[in-house]
Amino acid sequence: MMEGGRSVEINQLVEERLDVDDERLNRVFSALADPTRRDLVARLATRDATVGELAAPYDISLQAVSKHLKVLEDSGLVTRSREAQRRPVHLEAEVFDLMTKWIERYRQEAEARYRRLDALLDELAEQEDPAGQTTAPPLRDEDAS
Amino acid sequence: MMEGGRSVEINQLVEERLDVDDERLNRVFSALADPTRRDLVARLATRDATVGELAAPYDISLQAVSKHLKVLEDSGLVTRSREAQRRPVHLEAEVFDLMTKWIERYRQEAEARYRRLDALLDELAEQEDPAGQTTAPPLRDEDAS
DNA sequence: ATCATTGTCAACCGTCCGGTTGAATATCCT
DNA sequence: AGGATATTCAACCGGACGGTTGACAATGAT
Repeated sequence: MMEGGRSVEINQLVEERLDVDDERLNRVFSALADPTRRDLVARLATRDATVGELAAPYDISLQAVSKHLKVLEDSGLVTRSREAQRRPVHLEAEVFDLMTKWIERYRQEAEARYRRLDALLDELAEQEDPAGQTTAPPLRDEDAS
Repeated sequence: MMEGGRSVEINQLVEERLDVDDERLNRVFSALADPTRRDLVARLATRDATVGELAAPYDISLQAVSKHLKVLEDSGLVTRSREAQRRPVHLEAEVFDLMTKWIERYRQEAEARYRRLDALLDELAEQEDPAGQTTAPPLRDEDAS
């Protein structure tokens, strides 16, 4: 099917793009897996801040916070400008979309499945138990919850 | 302010609840930080499956997949029933909500901030530069972007 | 009873991760 | 030039993580 060479190229491109997204998802999810980094993001949502300001509330070293910010930056959740010696940190809201899209996709698939299952069960109940009597159900052992 | 003892209790309860959510977020985010586990979730979105079925496509050991499923189970993303020797795995879509709620909260805060900034810039541009001439802006050094 | 099937448990290994401390860099101030 | 401020770089440490292999447990089939 199709002319070969071209479709291979396309497949490579598609795979590459998926890998890129995969890598970004790896980084974003694992960036937010740390409570300190989630707190940094939360605080950056209301205003930009310098490393020193961000580090103040925590009782870990400033260097540790700097590392956390590096992780957030590599994940794309945050960017840094330059202002004298300071390097103000800025939250990039767009990256959230990558995650929410991934999450929503599979959540919706799963929910659609549950709705189908519910519909099926309703249908069975109606056609085999229309009055509500307790007849032996036509289920094998393995189907019990 | 307030009667003391009671508010301390309440604060403890609130803190505890936040800690619990925090712990769950840690687990859910780090569960999804691994590409194999994300793939497992993706496949479970369409149908339940056994460990063996789930492990087949990957070239890692069955035990490794079993471990991955344990992580997903501990995060609450997945539950397991029992069916003879098999232990079918089932995706629990509700847990996604915890993540999406967290994400959406800060994304929206950040976006609201950008909108306010845009509005402010528009306002400044209008009142100080109505015809388009380039006057010196009333900004101190630190306010430069 | 025995055997096959399905999955988990346990111990081990190399790598990554979050933290530390100490030195280096960059910029401002005087 | 010299010092103060803000941040990063580099080396190190202990613990968690993803993977392996080998033994064990539970259930179904003969």
